[in-house]
Amino acid sequence: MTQPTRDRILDAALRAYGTDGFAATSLDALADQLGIRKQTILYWFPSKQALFEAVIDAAALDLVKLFETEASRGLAGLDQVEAIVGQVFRLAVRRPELLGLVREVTRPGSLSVDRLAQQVAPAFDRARDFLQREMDAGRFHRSDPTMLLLSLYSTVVGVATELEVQRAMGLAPTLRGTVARRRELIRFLRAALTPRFSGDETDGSWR
Amino acid sequence: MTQPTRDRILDAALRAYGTDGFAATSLDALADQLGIRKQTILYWFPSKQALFEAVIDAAALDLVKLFETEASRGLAGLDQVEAIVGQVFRLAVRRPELLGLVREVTRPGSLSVDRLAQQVAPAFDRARDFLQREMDAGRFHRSDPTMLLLSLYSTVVGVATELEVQRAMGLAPTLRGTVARRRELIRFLRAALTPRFSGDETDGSWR
DNA sequence: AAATCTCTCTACCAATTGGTAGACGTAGAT
DNA sequence: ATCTACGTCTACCAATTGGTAGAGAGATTT
Repeated sequence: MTQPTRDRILDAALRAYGTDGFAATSLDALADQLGIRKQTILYWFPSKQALFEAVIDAAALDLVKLFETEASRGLAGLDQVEAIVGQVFRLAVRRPELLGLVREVTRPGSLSVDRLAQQVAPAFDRARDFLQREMDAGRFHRSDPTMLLLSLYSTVVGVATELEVQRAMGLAPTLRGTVARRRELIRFLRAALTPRFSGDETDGSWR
Repeated sequence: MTQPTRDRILDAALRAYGTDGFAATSLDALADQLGIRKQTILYWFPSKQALFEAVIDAAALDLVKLFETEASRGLAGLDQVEAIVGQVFRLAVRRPELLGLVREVTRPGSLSVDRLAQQVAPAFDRARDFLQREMDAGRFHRSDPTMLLLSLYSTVVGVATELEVQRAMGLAPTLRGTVARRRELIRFLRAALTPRFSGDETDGSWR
C-alpha cells in the first residue's frame, strides 16, 4: 500500500485496458480488483473516459521516456536499431499491457489516437531523422524514411506483441522462444536495411 | 433485401466487431443498424458469443479462400510475395473490417483465437512450405521459415491496417498514399528477402 | 474547539446489457 | 379447413453499466 490510490488505479487501468480493452473493462471490475469502491475511482477521475485519457498520458510518458534514454546513447546504424528492438522486446515481456494499450488506442475508429500520437510525435520525428542520417551516411538502404519507419514499426511491434498469432503458428511463448524471435527479427531487419553495394541499388527518388 | 436475414446479420456483425470491437457492439445497436429487433438476431444465433463465433468462421472462410486462389496461381519468389501483398492491401481497402476482426480476435487474452487459428493453420503451413522451397532454391535469404513468416505477417498486416499510426506519422490515407505505401513495402520486403550473393550470407542453421 | 479539507464510503438511479417467453402472421402440408 | 413450421415481433426481466448525492472518518488549519 505504499503506492498512493491514484497511481494504483492508473496502474490497474493500464493493465486492464491494455489487455481486455477499454469497452470490456467496467469501473466496477477495476474497483473490485483493487479492493476499493467504484466511487473512489470516480473521485480521482471524473469519468471513465477521463481515466482512459489519463492512462494514455501515463503510457505515452513511459514510452517517450524509454526511447528518449535509448536515443541519448547516440548509437549508430544497426546498433541503434538492435538496441531499440531490444527495448521493445523487454517491454513486451515486462509490460505487455503497455504495447497492448498502444494497439487498443490505434484501433481504427478510436477517438483517443490523437492524444497518444501528439505526445509520441517528437519521438517519431527523431526516429525519422535518424533513418535519414543513416541513409545519407550510406549505412542504410535508401528509401522513403517515413514509410520505412512505418514498416519497421509494424514489424517490430507486431513480432513483439502478436503472441496469439505466434501461438497459432506453433511458436511457444517461452523465454527461449522470445530470445530466438528477437534474434531472428534483427536478422530480418539487417537484411532489409543494409545497402546492397557500397552505393545504392535503388535511385532513392520518391514518386 | 435480396440477402437473407442471417447473412445480413453476419455482415453487419463482422463490420461492427471488426471496427468497434466485440465488447463495444451491443446486440441492440446491431439490430437498430439493420432495422430489425434484437430478438431476431437471437433467433438466428442463440447468443452474442455464438454470433461472434459465426462471424469468425465466415471471416476465416473468406481469408482462406482468398489465399487459396492466390496460391493456386503457383507464382514463385518475389512475384508470389508481391501478389499476396497486393491481395492484403486490396483487402485493407475494400474490406478493412475483415483485417480489423483478425486483430480483434488475435488480441492477447482473447478466447476465440483458436477458432480462427485452426481454420487458417493450413494456409500458414502452405506459406511456410513456400518460404522453405524458395530458400532451398536460393531465391530467398535463408533463415527460419516460421519466424520469417511471422515477421512478414506482422509487417504486411501492420502496414496495411495501422491506418491511425500512419495518420499520426503524417501519411494521408488517400488512394495515392496507399499505392505508395504498398510499393514501398514491397521494396522493403525485397530487400529483406533477397539473398546477398549467389549463396547465403548466414549459415542457415537454427539455434 | 470549531471549522475545513481530504478521502473513501453507502445509498441510489436511469439507462443499457444479454437473454427468456410467448404472441402473431404467413406459408406450405395434410 | 386445419395443422405445423418458420420468422419476426412485443413484452418483460435480472444484472450490469457509468454516474450523482451526500454521509462519515480522520487529519490539518484556524
